Amino acid sequence: MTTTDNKPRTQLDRNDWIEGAIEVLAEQGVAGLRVEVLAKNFGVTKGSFYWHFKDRQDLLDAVLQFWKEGRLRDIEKQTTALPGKELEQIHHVIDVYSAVRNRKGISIELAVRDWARHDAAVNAIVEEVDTYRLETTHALFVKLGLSDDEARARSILVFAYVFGHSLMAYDRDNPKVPEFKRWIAERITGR
Amino acid sequence: MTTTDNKPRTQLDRNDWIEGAIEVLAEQGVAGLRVEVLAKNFGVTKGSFYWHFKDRQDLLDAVLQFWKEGRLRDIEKQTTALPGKELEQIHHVIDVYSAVRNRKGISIELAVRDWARHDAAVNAIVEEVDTYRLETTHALFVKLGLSDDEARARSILVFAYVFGHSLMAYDRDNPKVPEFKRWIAERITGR
DNA sequence: GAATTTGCGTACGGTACCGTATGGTAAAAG
DNA sequence: CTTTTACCATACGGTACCGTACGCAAATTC
Repeated sequence: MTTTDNKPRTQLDRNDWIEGAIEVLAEQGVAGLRVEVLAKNFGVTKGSFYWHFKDRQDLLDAVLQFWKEGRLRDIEKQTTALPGKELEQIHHVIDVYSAVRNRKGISIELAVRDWARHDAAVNAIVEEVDTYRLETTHALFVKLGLSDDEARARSILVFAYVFGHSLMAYDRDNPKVPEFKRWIAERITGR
Repeated sequence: MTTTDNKPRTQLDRNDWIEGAIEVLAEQGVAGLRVEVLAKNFGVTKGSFYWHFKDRQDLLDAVLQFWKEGRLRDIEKQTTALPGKELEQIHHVIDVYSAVRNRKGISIELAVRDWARHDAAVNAIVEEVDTYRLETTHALFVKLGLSDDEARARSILVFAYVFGHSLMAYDRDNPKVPEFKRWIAERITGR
């Protein structure tokens, strides 16, 4: 629901706006991030918005920053493996990113990436995040005994696959899909 | 350049508009497909546009149809292998979709997919195209002697990888990237 | 409890669009 | 040569935004 939330009518701060913006970002992409629309979602006018933000770009910057920091924290969490559990951890990463749950997370990921295609500054941030993703996953593969190059190639494959998978439109309700996903994950991580 | 093309001043027909629209689609996504902007690109006014199209949606439908038919033709071309050359053909497919040339084709692909995320009708078309892609690639893998299930899983991996790869932001100028790509292609197609 | 400060509403001007109505012009048909 | 018809320009009303100016009330400070 993007309708007016009738919360206890508290004051809004910068963070509330950012989080509200991320909701819209997930559902509609950057193009849907309109000042007056967001205000309506909160049940206020844009007078409020321009108190907390200089202009629309100020919000976009904040959203991007918020996204980046959240991602970096999350990546660290998802890729920190107990010694000896590196393989399981990689499978966990693949699973999280291609899961049907976590629809919202995937939506945000795709929305930001599309945003990045039309904005160099956004692209730079995405590049930072992707680089970090590749590095941490690379480290896991290395701990599993793979060469530096092979670990690097596999890391690229991991994320290209998971992002690409959420981009494809095919029959996801096919009962064999989970089996295919398991096969693919094995193919990516196995010897 | 999206500036005014000073062509010999011929008349425009529906197809010209569609092709012009696809140019803009590649560069800016659906959001950039504005009637008055397209008209300016052609050096005419929207009076011309509304002669050839009922409204903006009419153009969008036409663009989508055009894209779909072009894709179906192209997929057939790219996946029709000479007997015994199936493996090479699959490598060719992977290569084409993840190539640095063909930037425009990839841009269109991503733009349409983002469009599909916000429009069910578009998503249905993309699903048709993707299904066809999966089927033809599946057939190639089967001819190589793989089981039905494995051929299906690998086909999904092929396209998830290529689309995902063009979605990632990492150092593409790294001299080892071609080597990584070759490794990955081998991993996807190899035994 | 008067004076600020904080947070938001209201009202406005400006831009970038969409779609329509209507008129003009050059090419094709008669 | 006249008359369509195809194609485009002009002009307009309407919508959805952005950003600013200013007013006003509640909360905070003095």
